[in-house]
Amino acid sequence: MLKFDIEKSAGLARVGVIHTPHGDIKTPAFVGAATRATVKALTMEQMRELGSQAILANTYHLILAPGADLIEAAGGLAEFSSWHAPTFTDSGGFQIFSLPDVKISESGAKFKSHIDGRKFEMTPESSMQDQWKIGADIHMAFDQLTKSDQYEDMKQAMDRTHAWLDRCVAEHQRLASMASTGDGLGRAPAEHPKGGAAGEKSPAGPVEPMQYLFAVVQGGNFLDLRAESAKYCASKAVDGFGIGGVFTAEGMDEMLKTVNSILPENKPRHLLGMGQEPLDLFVGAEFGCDTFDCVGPTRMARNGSLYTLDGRINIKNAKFKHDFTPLMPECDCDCCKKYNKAYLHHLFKTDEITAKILASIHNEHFVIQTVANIRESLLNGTFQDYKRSFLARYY
RNA sequence: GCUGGAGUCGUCUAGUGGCAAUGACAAGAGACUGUAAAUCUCUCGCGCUUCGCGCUUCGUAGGUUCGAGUCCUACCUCCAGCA
Repeated sequence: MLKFDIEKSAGLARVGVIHTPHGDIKTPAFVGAATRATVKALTMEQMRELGSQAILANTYHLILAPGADLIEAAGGLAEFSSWHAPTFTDSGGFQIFSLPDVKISESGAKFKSHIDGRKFEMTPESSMQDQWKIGADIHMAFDQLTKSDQYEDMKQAMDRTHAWLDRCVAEHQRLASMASTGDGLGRAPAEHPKGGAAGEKSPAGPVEPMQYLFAVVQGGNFLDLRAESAKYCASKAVDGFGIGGVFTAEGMDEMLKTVNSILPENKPRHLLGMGQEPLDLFVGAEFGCDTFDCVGPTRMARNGSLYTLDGRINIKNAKFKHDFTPLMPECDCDCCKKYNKAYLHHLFKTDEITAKILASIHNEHFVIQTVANIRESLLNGTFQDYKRSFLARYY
């Protein structure tokens, strides 16, 4: 069982520590989206420097390239990517559901690679197997999403997700027992790195040969479905929960209240894909989510949309051409400490790679630090004040 | 000086009788939430009451034509070849 200690809680919000085989995650925490085993435009070293505790990679992308077998041969995601710290993988459900030619049936999903048209089938079992090969600390159950906002469609996707969850749990347990005897997938005990601070190669040693499974709660914006899904997931032998299918912050607070009041307190909860808007992070943490991941901060960084305490700015705008002040004076990331807006503007206008690198450093630092600040404010009881002042200034 | 070719939005470019006129770049702005995203969208002659209307445009000045960036004449500029 994944160890999760709660240091303090207030209402649904809590401050805790997730103990993974690759180290601890102090929660609430923002997890960097490293879809293809890299956070776009950033090195793992830069991710460490800007305070990232964990990354989340994607099973769909990794089975297309370089392949789960190759990552297994490399010693797992952490070794392969040189991220010697906690890792998550998403199941691939989200990507597959968004492909144009996907056939979903009870058994799984058939789809073609968007890269070369190769045909694939992903099932709950194959997703579990691939995730074990990739070897992240925390795996997501293979779930089905729907873009529809119709109740019946949502219920159907939820029911299928639940049916798949049973198969994910069974396959996960089978793989776990094989791994514990040393003849299965995943890292054998002796080569499984332990603990270790981020940035240093972890000392080898006997550790629990374990990878952990999170169930994914579905149900869209229908509170009764969310409640049903939360109850179903809570009843399963899983180590934590992903909360999926959230596309806007609107109504998220009510949904999270419903879901997180039902989910067991002693297991971590990951809010899948949310965190582009600072509001998401405050609401998520306030209503009981422990970890977040989102592609928004780095994607927007690459497109020139940068966070400041006064809201997002588009650094490509002409008004920054002669602006020699730092992007965000209060920020202590490398981008803000060493460079000014006119320079960033110039790098973007001339399409230099460094533009995307510096912008990604800043945006990723901004969300990671915001969540870290939320953690601090929860610990010292100033969360509501912090939330109020932050949001008033930002929006 | 002669002969041939060329002058179109900031730049390059399409256009050979019905065009405010193609495409690219540049410029201006917007979007982005479990990443097919180093992406995508919009504006880009001027002015309005902007699903439309008016005005002014394709080196300059004339001409032919219902209608000219497109045809004709002259001139200006540039390029190539010949003197």
